[in-house]
Amino acid sequence: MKTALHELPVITDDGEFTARYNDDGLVELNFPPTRPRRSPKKTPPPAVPAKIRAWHRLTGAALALVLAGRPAKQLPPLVWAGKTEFQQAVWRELLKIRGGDTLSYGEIAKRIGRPKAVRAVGGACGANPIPVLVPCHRVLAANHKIGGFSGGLAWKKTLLTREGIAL
DNA sequence: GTCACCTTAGAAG
DNA sequence: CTTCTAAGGTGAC
Repeated sequence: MKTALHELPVITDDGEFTARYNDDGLVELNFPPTRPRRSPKKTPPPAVPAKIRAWHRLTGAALALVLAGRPAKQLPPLVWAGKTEFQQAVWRELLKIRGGDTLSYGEIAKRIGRPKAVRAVGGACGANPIPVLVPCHRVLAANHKIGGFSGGLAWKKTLLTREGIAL
């Protein structure tokens, strides 16, 4: 039986992120909209299961920590259903990165056994449904260039700076 | 099938 | 130094 997708706002000092959950955990996290939409503020949270509220609390705490440049204590279950093995391999590798560390796209490619799939790694990062918690921003280009970021380079720079990573 | 993409090492000018 | 090329995975068209 299909679970309704629950969409909940995550309030942070950097704006209102949007988290989506299904029955298995967190499936997606979005950056705050560039232009604050006149949101239907009075979204009557229709019976959000306690399970999901608990995950949401973890998400909020983890997000706040990471945005402050600190490692998250605990993450909610991350759901990557529908994604390819390759992408999941990349994201699993990203989750291993310790605070303050960075990797290059090439480095990740080697670690997942596809040393030449450098650009594919970039593609996988861009397809990452859960930015920040899955630290795609800690991936720099080979010569310490910042590289790109589909969610907006400004975020990447900000996050890196807060973690004390210089370019 | 073709193209563009969060890349990169290497070769040529 | 700069510019150009080729190569890998994936999704959009």
